[in-house]
Amino acid sequence: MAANNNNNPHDHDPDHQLSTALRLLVVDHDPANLNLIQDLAFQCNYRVTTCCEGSEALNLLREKRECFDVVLCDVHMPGMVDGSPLFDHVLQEFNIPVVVTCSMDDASSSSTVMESMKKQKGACYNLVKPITEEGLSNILQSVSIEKTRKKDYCDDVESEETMNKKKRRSLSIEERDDHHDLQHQQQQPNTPNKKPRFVWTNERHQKFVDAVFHLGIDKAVPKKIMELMDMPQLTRENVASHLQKFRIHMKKKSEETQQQGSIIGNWKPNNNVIGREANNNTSLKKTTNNAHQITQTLPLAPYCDNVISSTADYPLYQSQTAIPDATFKFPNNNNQFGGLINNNGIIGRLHHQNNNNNNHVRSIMLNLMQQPQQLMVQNHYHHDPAHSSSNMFQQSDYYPMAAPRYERYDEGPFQVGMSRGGVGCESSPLFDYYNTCSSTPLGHHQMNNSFGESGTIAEFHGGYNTSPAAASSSSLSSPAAGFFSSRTQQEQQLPNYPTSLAYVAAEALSYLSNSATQVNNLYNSSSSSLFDDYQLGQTLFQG
DNA sequence: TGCCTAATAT
DNA sequence: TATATTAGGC
Repeated sequence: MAANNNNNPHDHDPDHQLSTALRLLVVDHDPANLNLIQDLAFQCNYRVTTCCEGSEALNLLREKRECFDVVLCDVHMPGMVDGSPLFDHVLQEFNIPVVVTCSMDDASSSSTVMESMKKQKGACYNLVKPITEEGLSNILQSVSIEKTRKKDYCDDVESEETMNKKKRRSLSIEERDDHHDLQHQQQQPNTPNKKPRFVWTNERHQKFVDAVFHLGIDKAVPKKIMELMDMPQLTRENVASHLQKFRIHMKKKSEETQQQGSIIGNWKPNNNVIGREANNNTSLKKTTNNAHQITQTLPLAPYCDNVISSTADYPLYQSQTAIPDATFKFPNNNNQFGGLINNNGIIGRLHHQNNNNNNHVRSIMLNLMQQPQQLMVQNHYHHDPAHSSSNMFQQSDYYPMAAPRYERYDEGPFQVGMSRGGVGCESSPLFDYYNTCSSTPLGHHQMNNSFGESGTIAEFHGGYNTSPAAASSSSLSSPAAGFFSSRTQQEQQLPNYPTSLAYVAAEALSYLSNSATQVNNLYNSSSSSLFDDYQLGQTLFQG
């Protein structure tokens, strides 16, 4: 409920238009904050409307946009049910300056605001807490100056446009279509009842992508996507439009990949490891759109040129059929099993079909192990103790899964893994080994790369799930499976951190290649129908 | 008729 | 550039 003070925007005020005092809409959950800002603003002679919910603020703006000159809200203030920040919504939907407050020690929030300032068309100001009268006054003065400047400019443009319009009308009044004109009018900004433009936030886009892959690229059509996304405000037209853009993007990406040649080469472990200097051109850029990286070839250093990256962690893995076959095929090799290998799903499904056939599962696993080019790199690590029955990880060593999955390669923790099927802590054949390993903490095997950098093998899963259900539940704690190498926070602060990902990847490949051979040998020499977990662990880590 | 999608408009 | 709308066709 909006609390208006003195200057209720709903009231008709004859002096309203004449007044030069800025009209603030202040949004904060915390009544104490609201009071504080309100007091300060009054002292500076600003007019204030307060409200404590983001959605309410948006509604208010939609109804009474012309009653406000500036919106002031906290950086973390959510705007919609999807949790995306209010200030982002306001900037995208309304042509109104936004002052975003954030606390002094919250550097990441501050940079978020900076990012938005760059991205958005609207003016965005950053006000650091604690808010003082001086700080508020200074920033609002900037807003005021900018507003005046803009108004002058708009007046100029408007008068010019009016002239042109009159000119056009007088020239060809018959040619003009009334319907078109009406339509044009309806699309003017700030027209009451105008439907807000649908903004494809990252979260919405992720939902879209999930739905598309759930259906399969070829079978994904707007209506079905819309149904899967299950968002009340979403129309089929919204989806159709986005799908169109998405397809164009996908096509472009696949053409680029084709130009780069086959991503399945003859990778040889530790072949041709070259110096860091040669890696300067490595482009490990953060991308903002994850949808199209599904089968991306990373332009890495020559020794590591067959890395396939995946951004997918399959939020739909509750159902094994949720993961489309297409995702798992090598782009340049028709129908060959492989491709993206974050394949809890595919193993789960195969397993599901053959769950009494251990040999079948084992053969898939061995097949994967013998293909070291199927390395996957993914950077976000999700350790959720609630979903892990083992204590294999120490949470302090890892970042929480705070970074969105599309923020890749140059920030956040990363993992390098080779998938060997749907695996998890609980079902790993190596689990027993870890449990008895006293000299090396569980899941923390140190290794150095060729440049003396220390990395940590977070876990080594050689196992497979014992049931499709395990594939889904364990993937919460182990989305990629296989072999992980993770870096600590300190390590990430090393110079050239982004490129060191490539080194870790190369190391991991080398390691895995050897491991695969050993596992193979072990299997061939074993009379047991299953791997001897303990023995395998010893072979790999003590050998 | 409903829906898809390329083209076009905003 | 991103999103909305239109229009032709299945």
